[in-house]
Amino acid sequence: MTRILEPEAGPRSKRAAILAAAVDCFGETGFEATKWSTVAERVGIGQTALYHYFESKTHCLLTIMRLELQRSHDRFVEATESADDPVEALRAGVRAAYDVSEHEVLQMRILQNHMDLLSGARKSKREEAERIAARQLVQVVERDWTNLLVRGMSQGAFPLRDAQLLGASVLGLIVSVWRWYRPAGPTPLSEIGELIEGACVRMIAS
Amino acid sequence: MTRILEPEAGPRSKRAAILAAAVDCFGETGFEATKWSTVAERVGIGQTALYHYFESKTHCLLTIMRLELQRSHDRFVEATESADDPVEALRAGVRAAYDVSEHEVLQMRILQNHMDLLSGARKSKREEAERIAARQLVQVVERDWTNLLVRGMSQGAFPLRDAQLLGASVLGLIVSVWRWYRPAGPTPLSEIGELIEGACVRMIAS
DNA sequence: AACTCAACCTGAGTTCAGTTCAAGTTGATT
DNA sequence: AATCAACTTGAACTGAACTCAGGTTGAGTT
Repeated sequence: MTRILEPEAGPRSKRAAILAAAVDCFGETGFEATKWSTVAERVGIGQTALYHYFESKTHCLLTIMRLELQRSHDRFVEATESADDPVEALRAGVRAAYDVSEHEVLQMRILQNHMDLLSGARKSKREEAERIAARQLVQVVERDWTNLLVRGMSQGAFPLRDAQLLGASVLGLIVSVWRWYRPAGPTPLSEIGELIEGACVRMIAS
Repeated sequence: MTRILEPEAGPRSKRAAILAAAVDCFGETGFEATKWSTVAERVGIGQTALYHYFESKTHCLLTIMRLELQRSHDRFVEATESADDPVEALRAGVRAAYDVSEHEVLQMRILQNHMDLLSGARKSKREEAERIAARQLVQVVERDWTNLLVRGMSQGAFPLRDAQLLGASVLGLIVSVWRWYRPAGPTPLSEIGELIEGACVRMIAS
């Protein structure tokens, strides 16, 4: 449960720039399809310089995933802590999930497209550390939703059901959007968010 | 919309065996993590023999995905055509989605974990053909659900909502299970199916 | 039985993205 | 100006996907 502390950025550090460029590349072209060297180019450094900041291409990916999971969790907590009516908390949680920048959309896409990486062990130390941290954050986020449901059920606002299973389902419903949503697409994110919000409320509170 | 015709299997053909072995490997170890040569070993042929049947490792993956999409569609049609009450049709569609063998669970997992492959064009001909076919089948499956909802709405069994968006959401909810479900896990698939079935009905019919 | 042809298979070699290494350069700190 | 950690690099290495040129198998034909 120990939060990985980010390497404190020296003033010359390109770490943040690499992460940003990698999110753009991985999110638009796909992780496998983008060459690691392309990321280097976009940042304006040689390929080998990447290895000063990340042990491997995968290590960078896992870092992006972990950061996005942390962000999702933080946003959820921030959005739901003030509401004490369970239905309002539920609505707030869903709205928070879709209150994101375009860059964050890419991060969610990357996260969802590579969840399977979190199941199998990694060979190198730092990769494995990121994987474990990310896997724990997945559980934290799942618990966020389960707890919300448990509270609502015990208060009588939601009918009693398997909160764990239902929590995983709502979460699955919410994040499934990132597989197909494109900012350039026909449906604005706000509209999607509203439909999903309603769907979640009916699914849980009725 | 032209259904790819499977290469008619000569009596010596190992194509089916390769597909079966690949599903096991890709489903359990993950596509990236399994070596193409391991699949060959498991079938009992040399690595190069694989290229007699598939143009590339990715071509094999795309084929598995297309076959699974076709199967999902067929099962949906078979399960829903007889029911004329919209709610019953909806329930039947969901139940059909979870009425699967362990091997089919792996195929669903592979399909879900590599949906992103269907967005970007492929370099080689046969890969691209499989990709296009798979992408069309995705749309067919989405239309299956949209049509079910449209029928229910026009009959007054479901409240009027954006059927396309809601269809994509139900589908997203249903398939999200394959990301985390493991046959060895604590929850039997039947229980999951029942919970999701109820959730879908509430989401759509109330 | 020998012949044919397509289907099927193989060992040796090529490619290419990811990665390692040994040797730099830079610039803030003392 | 000397130091030292942070940072960068070109050249070489690795390993898994893939290609190639040729070899084997066996059902059907003569």
